[in-house]
Amino acid sequence: MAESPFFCDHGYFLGDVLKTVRVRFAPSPTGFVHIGGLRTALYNYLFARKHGGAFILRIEDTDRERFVDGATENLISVLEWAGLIPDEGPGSDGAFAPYFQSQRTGLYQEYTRQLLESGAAYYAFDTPQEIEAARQRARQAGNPFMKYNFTIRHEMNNSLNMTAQALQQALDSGKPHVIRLLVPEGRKFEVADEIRGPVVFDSREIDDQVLLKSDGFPTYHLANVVDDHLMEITHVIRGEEWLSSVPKHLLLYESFGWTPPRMAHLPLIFNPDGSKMSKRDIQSLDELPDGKVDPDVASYIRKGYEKTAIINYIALLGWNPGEGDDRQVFDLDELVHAFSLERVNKSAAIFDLKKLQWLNKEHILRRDTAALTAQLQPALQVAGYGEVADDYLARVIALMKERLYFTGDFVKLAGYFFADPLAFDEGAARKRWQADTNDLLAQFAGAIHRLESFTAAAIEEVLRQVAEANNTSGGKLIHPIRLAVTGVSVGPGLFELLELLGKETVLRRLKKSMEIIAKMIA
RNA sequence: GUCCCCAUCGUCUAGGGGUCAGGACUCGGGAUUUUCGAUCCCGCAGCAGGGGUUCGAAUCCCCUUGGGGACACCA
Repeated sequence: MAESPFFCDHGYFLGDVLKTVRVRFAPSPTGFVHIGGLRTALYNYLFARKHGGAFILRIEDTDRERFVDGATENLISVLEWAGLIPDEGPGSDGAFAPYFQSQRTGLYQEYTRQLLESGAAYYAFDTPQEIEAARQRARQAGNPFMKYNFTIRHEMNNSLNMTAQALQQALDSGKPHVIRLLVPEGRKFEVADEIRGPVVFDSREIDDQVLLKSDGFPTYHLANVVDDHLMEITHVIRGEEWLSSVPKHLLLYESFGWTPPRMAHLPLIFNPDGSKMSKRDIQSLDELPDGKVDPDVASYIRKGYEKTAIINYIALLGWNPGEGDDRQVFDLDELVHAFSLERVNKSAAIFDLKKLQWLNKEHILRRDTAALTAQLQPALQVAGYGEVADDYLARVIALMKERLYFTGDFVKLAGYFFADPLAFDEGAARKRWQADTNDLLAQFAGAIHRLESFTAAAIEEVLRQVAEANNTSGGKLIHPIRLAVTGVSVGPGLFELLELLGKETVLRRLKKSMEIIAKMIA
């Protein structure tokens, strides 16, 4: 096993060499960013920041058939939204550019040539039909998963079975072909995974992976190894779905004579029903099947989740600060400080929307009121409440903040701060507005009318006095007043609410409501 | 099927030989005689099973079971 690296503020020591940490997020641009992908990006980012290293975005767009227009732009905008700004990536220049694999094909071909020359790889001319036929034969022989490896490569149409002359001829005639990795029999490959510890693979379990496709583009396996080496990536942090292809990558590093980077394979994130989070689950619009959860980060952005809440939540899905640290709520900076790969869990996690929503609320609570004011001001305009003074809005927000699960709920929940209520909660009206209500409201209105300083404390005092004078409880007044003034039965503390609304508004609304109550009682 | 990974409350997890197995979300209850999806307090609920090792296992080892991943000219 490789010796454990020692980290310092500026990188880490491998042996006695100080290296700058360089990690990459390397998604294929499919047009949407998966929750799991965002977490992978986040862990890479946190690791880079923690160790003073570089966070690199590399676009793995070597599959021309899956090319999606605008996908890269979308990807970058999601990362920016989340605050995970790459230090290098599309648009950067310098020694490591370009960051689109589709623009690096020459490189892969050049390195493939090296493998060909050393005998680590070979040409294969099998047509898809021929491979399918071989697969059929294997199936009939009772082997449902054929491997193109030592078991059959000598029966196939490849350069291992051709004379030099025949090979040259085939190449000259432009016969379509791929380049395959020659996987030796009976080798063991071991990776010291940062999260899982040592994992050993037998080479007989892997196949002669295609490295270069017939269209001249590389496969993931080749491109990822070449680029990670050329870009001087020190730590490959990616999803567990890649763990089983590690031996192929290890063999490639070995064949090139390169030192492989350290590797960390992250646990997967699942639906509540234990299945893999899939884009297919949401394709039939809106309605999510039971037990499924939306994997598309863009959906959460659209629904108005706080970016810090999402980051916080997915960070906790597979990682925790441990060591008696019970914190649940983190912002990005706090995560950077607390994060370490050693504390990433091995087992898969289930995505729990309820906890995300709770965190969303916690993050709204922690947000700066001025920033929220700026954000919500336009929403009020859209909702038709017109111009609202910033300082008034800020006071409303301060009052409403702690009962907001989504900023998007604000207008719906706080409309009565900006316009007189037009409707009144019927159930609450039946319960709270009774025969003696108007009499109490009238007394209360009269009392606050005379109030010089309309403060919460003064209002409360007045209300208690009225209650006492009528030999009744505060609730007998509080509930009807809240309903009369706001139209609803829930909200912040009544006295603060009334103070903020102002005497004039409160009196106006009370008067109007008393008319309604009179009709209702009659 | 083969290889690989994983396994503590419903969920996220702490704990890595001796703990009343801790916290968070959810849920339930209570308090706040002012509501609430707010706040505070309380509670329900867990070491998958079986073998070892040991004076002693949630903790170490093995097996079983269960879950997951990979097995493409996709990443």
